[in-house]
This record gives sequence, structure tokens and C-alpha cells, in this order.
Amino acid sequence: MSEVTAMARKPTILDVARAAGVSKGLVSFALNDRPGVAAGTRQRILDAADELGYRRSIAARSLSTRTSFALGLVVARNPDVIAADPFFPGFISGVEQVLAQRGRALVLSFVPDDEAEAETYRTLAADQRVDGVFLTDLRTDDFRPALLEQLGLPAVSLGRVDGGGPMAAVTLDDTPGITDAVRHLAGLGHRRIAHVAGPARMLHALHRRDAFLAASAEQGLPGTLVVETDFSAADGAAATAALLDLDDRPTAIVYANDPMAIAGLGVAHRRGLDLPTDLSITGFDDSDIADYIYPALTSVRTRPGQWGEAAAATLLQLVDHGAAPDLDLPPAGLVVRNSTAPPRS
Amino acid sequence: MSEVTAMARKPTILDVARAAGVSKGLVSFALNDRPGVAAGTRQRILDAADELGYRRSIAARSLSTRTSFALGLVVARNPDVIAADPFFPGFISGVEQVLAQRGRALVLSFVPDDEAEAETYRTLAADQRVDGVFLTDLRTDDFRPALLEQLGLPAVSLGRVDGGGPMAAVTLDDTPGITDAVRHLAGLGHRRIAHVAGPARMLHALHRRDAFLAASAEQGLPGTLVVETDFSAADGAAATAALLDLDDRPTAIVYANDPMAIAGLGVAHRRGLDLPTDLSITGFDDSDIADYIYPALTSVRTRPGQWGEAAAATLLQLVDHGAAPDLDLPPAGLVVRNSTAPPRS
DNA sequence: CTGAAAGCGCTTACAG
DNA sequence: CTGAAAGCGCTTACAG
Repeated sequence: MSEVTAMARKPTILDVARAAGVSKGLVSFALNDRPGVAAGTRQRILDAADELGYRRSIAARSLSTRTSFALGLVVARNPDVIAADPFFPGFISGVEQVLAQRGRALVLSFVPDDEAEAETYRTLAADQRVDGVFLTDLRTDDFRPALLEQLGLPAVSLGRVDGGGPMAAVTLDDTPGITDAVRHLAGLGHRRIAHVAGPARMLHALHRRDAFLAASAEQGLPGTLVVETDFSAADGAAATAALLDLDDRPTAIVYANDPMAIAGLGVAHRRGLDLPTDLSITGFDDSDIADYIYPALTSVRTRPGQWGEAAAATLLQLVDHGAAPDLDLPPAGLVVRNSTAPPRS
Repeated sequence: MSEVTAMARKPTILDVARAAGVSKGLVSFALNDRPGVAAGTRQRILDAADELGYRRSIAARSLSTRTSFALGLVVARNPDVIAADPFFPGFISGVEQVLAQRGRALVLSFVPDDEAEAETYRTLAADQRVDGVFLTDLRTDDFRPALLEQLGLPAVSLGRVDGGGPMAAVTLDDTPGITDAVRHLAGLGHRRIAHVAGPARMLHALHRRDAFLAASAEQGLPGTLVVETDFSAADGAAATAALLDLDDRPTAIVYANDPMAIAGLGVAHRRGLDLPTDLSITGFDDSDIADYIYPALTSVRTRPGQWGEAAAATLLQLVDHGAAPDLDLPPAGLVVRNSTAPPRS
């Protein structure tokens, strides 16, 4: 009977202290790698903890240190758009890989709009659910940096915040990928190249558009064919239809993400165009499926997993040490497949 | 100076007790809707709490109640496969919608394999990170139900566990969707219909395969053309190629998910087949992109968001009240588009 | 280098 | 119906 009770109860710091013949305080010091514990004593404590299968209670540590040992990610997007976007699963996997070995958990939140997003950050901060957050999908006039600052929530952003505040950032330049795409198409002989861009309120969509514009100028192309979308397949299809309706329609289209490029392929096929001869297409993200559609999609390969690892390491450093240097990741590169070819004569 | 200090500190239960002129204990009772607090006193306490902008500390509540006020989801899949699968974003959105209004958080974990998965559950339980978990992607000989039972972690499974243990379940029958697909194809005149199945170790893949077999039998079709895959686009493409290499190749293929169906379309196109005339194709999931590829994909529509809401509500009930009834969701239905047509002559 | 004690902010028997 | 106090399991000055 008492044996059962003894087995059911998980060991506390007091059990370790008794087993090692020291005080709770000293156990705490040893476990936290604090200086000022004799080497022998430290070892004895560690052994005792090991022997007992002791794990420090996160709830108790949270209460006394005001730390949750968790990091947060809140994503404000339409579920359909998230589902079509290969970024988040890869990013989260990367984050996990780092957090798991550091004993941290990831608290995830998908919210439908800006308002719910702000509310979520407030709740996360008020409840001290997380020690810091990842800031993704940076926007123009983004209200979040100021909000997080006000809430005192450490954050690392993916990409650099607009105003250039003090927020730690992990960056990855999309420009070379888009530039390569335009050069590649121009090199094939295309002169009328269009861009199906993401929403102007999203910074990375803007960067891709700007890169497209700059590369077009560099190649002496007009670069006036830019259509804005919300990143959805539906918008990508509509934008493609609009471009193909033009009297002087483009011979190539650079899309700001893969789902739209795939939808664009569909529109072109429906119109009986012969791809890639009648229309060259490039995507962005290099989704898993890109290699298997017809024609296989030329796309810009980003590395969401690397972003995740880097962002997690940076945020952890920020949370643990109060500061972290910015990190710049190797830029995205173009993967050439069969959806791009010289224009028809 | 002291004002600043006063402002920075967030109110505790003691502040509320003082403001209301009662003891901490009584505040706790009032906040937890316990009986035995005079109506007037309760109101006074609630008002005081409101006035002060008081929120109970989750860390403190966690420590004294051994409750984390969080639920867990651990997903063991290759990031690429997750990325291609529209299920999780929708599911998570649904879960969130319920958790947010109940003050619960979602702890998410993506792990690479079974071993990491088991370790994650152990850690989640040992650290009391979550009060319960969602069990997705049920497998044959699934080690998780027994592990969770042993760890004392309440769980609700998506679909019914193999052995039929005591675990709460939210179910959604895939059978009608597949049956409809086969009937639809048979009705169009197809006699050689193949199935590109998911991995046999995954229960929902098995269910879809069994449904395919049963529907084939019902329609008097051989139903022998079944190829197993890992659900990836790569495997879907390979399976399609193998089927099309057959002397007596199928005129229609029922895929167990959309990414494979899309990859299959690509393979068929590459071989110069005229779709859907030369080959009819159906998917499963009804991804956002299904409507925009060419030809638009006939697919089975599941409702991941509904699953998420139902599963979250069920798990919360289980965690809060110790028991929850099983729930059966409306079955998936076929959405007919243009990737299916009568076979050539 | 080590111990004893207070404190983190709640909840919960126990009295009255 | 209400209060006083112990307890959840840690961390952290403070002494020595």
C-alpha cells in the first residue's frame, strides 16, 4: 500500500536533497550549473538526481522564475492559404529540432485576422505562456513590433521589420532568387515578363516584387506587368487569366509563390497553350510537388527548415541572455526545371 | 518612483482580496465558480478583479492544481509530406478556435520518427506540459495508446484505435467518399480502376483501400490494382508510372490523397496522355489547389476544421470531466470536377 | 562551500 | 458563508 504510494509520487527536489545529504538550495544550485558548489558535492547531487529519475517541475520553476520555458508562434492567415504554403511545416520542424533538445515547448496559434492576432499576443503575455515569440509574415505598417515591445515580449522576426526597430532578425534574401528567375527568362529570350505578386501589405511579397522590378530594369525590360494577389491559388488563377487576356500578353510569368504558379499552369493549359513553349512559368518556394507537375516547375528554393533552426537558436539566445546578433541566411536560389523555355520564335 | 513600481507589478489575488475586503481563499472560490460564496460578496470580488484588470497566474495555478491548461499535438511525419497535406493547418485552425475561447494553449511538436515521438510524449507527460493530447494518423499496431495510458495522459483519437481500447474518439468515415469515387467512375463506364494507396501502417490509408476494394467488388470490378505508397508526391508519381506501364493499364485511378493525384496527373501528361479522356483521376482531401490545376481535380472533401473543433471540444471535456462521449462527424463526400470522364470508347 | 528560510501566486482542506 | 494556514516544488538572497 505505502509502496504503491511511493511509486506513484514523482521525486521532488527534496527527495534529491535527502538522497545526496544536502539542502534543497544546494541541489538547485547544482542543477542550474551555478558556481559555488564543491565538485564532489555537485557530482553526488547529479548522481542522486539521476538515480531517482528526477526532473525539475516546470510549473514550480515557472512560478519562481517567471519563465514559461516555451516559445510562441502566432500565424494570422486563412487556413487554405497556410495549407497551400509549404513554409510553415518546414519552419516549425526546424524550430522543433532546436527547442526539443533545449527542453522548450512551442505554443502555436492560428488566428483568422489582425484583431484576433493582437488579442492572442496580449493573452500570451498576460498569462506568461511564452518567453518570446517568432514574428513571421512581416507587413508594412506592422502593428506587432510596437505591441510586442509594449508587452515586453522578446521577439525575433523573419526578415527585417519595416521601420528598422531594435528587434532581432533572421534574414534570408529573396532577391537573388527572383533576380535569377528574371535573368534566366531574359537569357532564354523573353522580353515580356510578368510578375504575379503577393499582397502589397506583406513585406516579403513587396521584396519579391521590387526584386522583379529591379531585375527587369537591369535586363532592359519594361517590367510593368505586375498583378497583385492575396497569395491564394484562386487569385493566382485570376491574375494569370487577366495577363493572358492582354493584347500583348506576356511570354513568361514569375509567380511569388508555388500554389499560384501551379494554378497559373492550369489556366494556361485550359486555354490550350502549349507549355512551356507558349508560356514560361516560375514559382517560389520549391514545394515538394513542383518536381512532379507538368511541366515540372522552375522555382526558387527557400529553406524553411534552416530558417526555423536559426530563428529558434536566435530567440533562445535572446530570451536567455537578453541579446542576440542578427543572422543572415544563404539566399534562396533558382531551381531550373521544365516550365521555362525560349519563347515561340 | 513608487508609482512606477506599483504600475509595473501586475495584480495578484491578494490585491483583489484587499480591494474586495475578503480573504484570498474567498477570491479563489468566487473566481472558480465554487458554491458557498454569498452572491453579494461574489459580485464584489468579481468587480474588484475586473477593476484591477486581474488575471490569475497560470504558473501558480499549474503548480497547485497540477494542470497546465494546455493541450498537445505531436505529429510524426516527414516535413515535406506534412507540407503537402492540407489536413493539419485546417485541423489546427479548428482546434485553436475552441481552445482560444477556453483559455487553453496548443503545444505543437513535429518529430521525425517513432522514437522521437515516444520521447516527446514522455517529456510532455513528465513535465506536465499538457493536460491531454490529440492522437492523429492512427497506425496498425500503434504503440501510442498504450504509452499514453501508461503515462496517464488523456487523449482523443481521430478515428478509432485498432484494438478498440477505451480511448475517446472523434470519427469521420472516409468510406463513403471513396465509394462515391468508385461508383462515379464505374458509372462513367470504367472497368479497370486502380488505387494508389497510402502506407499500410496508417489506419486511414487502410480504410481508404478497404473502401476501394469493397466498392470495386460491389461494382463487379476486379479491384486488384492497388499500389502502396508513403503518401508523398514522389511515390504517387512512381506508382502512377508503374500502373501506366502495365499491358492492360487502368483507365482510371483513385488516389488516397491530393498531392499524389496531382503528381499522377503530371506523369500522365508527360506521357502525352489526353486527360481526362485517356485517364480519369480522383484525389482525396480536396486541397485548395484542386480546383485550379488542369484538369480540375475530382476529389473527396474532408473537413479538417470540423475535426479540429470536435476533437478539441471532446478533449477538453475529457480533461475537465474525466469522460467524453465519442463523436461521429458527417462523412466525406465526393466533389466532381473535370479530371473524370468516360473512358475512351 | 553550505544551510535555513522566505517567496513566487495560487488552491484547498480545516475551523468556525 | 468566511478566514487563516498549509502546501504545490522550485529559486534566491541572506547568513555563516
